[in-house]
Amino acid sequence: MSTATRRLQRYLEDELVDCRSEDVDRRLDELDALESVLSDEQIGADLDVLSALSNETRYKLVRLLVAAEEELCVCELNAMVDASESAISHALGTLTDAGVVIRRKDGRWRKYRASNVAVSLVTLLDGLGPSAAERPPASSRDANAGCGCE
Amino acid sequence: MSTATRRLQRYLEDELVDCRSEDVDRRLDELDALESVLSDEQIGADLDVLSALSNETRYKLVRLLVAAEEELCVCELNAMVDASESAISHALGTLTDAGVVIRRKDGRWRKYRASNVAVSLVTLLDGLGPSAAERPPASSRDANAGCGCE
DNA sequence: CACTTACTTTAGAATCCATTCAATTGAAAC
DNA sequence: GTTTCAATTGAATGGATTCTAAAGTAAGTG
Repeated sequence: MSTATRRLQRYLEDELVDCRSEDVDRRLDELDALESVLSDEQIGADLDVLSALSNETRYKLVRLLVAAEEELCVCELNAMVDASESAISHALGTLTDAGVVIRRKDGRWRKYRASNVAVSLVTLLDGLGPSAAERPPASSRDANAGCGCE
Repeated sequence: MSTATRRLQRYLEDELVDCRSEDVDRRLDELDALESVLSDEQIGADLDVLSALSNETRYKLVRLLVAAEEELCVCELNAMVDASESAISHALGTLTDAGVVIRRKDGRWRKYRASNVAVSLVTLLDGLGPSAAERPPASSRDANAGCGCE
């Protein structure tokens, strides 16, 4: 048994105030169920998007494309974002791979527009604004809840 | 005049099919207005959140806390995420700094819960699911639009 | 055809970041 | 007080990222 598991066991025995060992087992089952939200596919897909957005150059490009509500060509983006032509091209490539941005060829120009994913995320982040962090705790499972002993 | 600006000038002259030079000027003003969505504050704050989420260990922790809908102690998280105690602690620190997660001391245990920001973002990402990327182009500003010449 | 333009790609240097290991803090039990 | 335990912290290292410079590609022009 690993250190981590032993510690968890002790924690649960303490928190659940040793009513019955079934309570500990039930909680362990709950945690096991929780763990199933970590599907590799979902995590991987989300991380692709989040990683693509978590860079100044790339996030600026995305914000511009979302705000524009239309296609923009690389040269227009270049004029607004302070980075080299090459860096912007790299950034747009990464964003395209992640599905955050959509590329189209138009003669000798390439045009980019924001995907739904980009629009949703930027809109949400704008909406959160400052002071969105706090919220009262869920406070479920106070020690002893639903336990007739003691 | 920079290379980028010259290129943009050429692009606009071409795209707007040289009606009048006012059209080019107007478009340059539009782009200038667009650029204002790049406020350093907003970008910085958003990047803090996005960077905090763009790592497997951290994103897994956040997903667990959001799914749990309650506080979890470090030892519980440790049991579900495959990373060392120290790595998880570092991760939770980063998430706390970014306001994605909220920390509370409780005796010798520390409990963490998801902030609103975390709940919103994870919910959104879940909702996007697969195949949310595409959408028809805005197709505004086709060459020649509203311009009597040609 | 050669030449320019618009953008991309490659290669490599520089920088950043995630983890590990060791030490430490703070709380509780003894 | 000392010991134990949960978790954090700091330094260091190895592996990713991100940028620049230069070469390359594809489209349009003379």
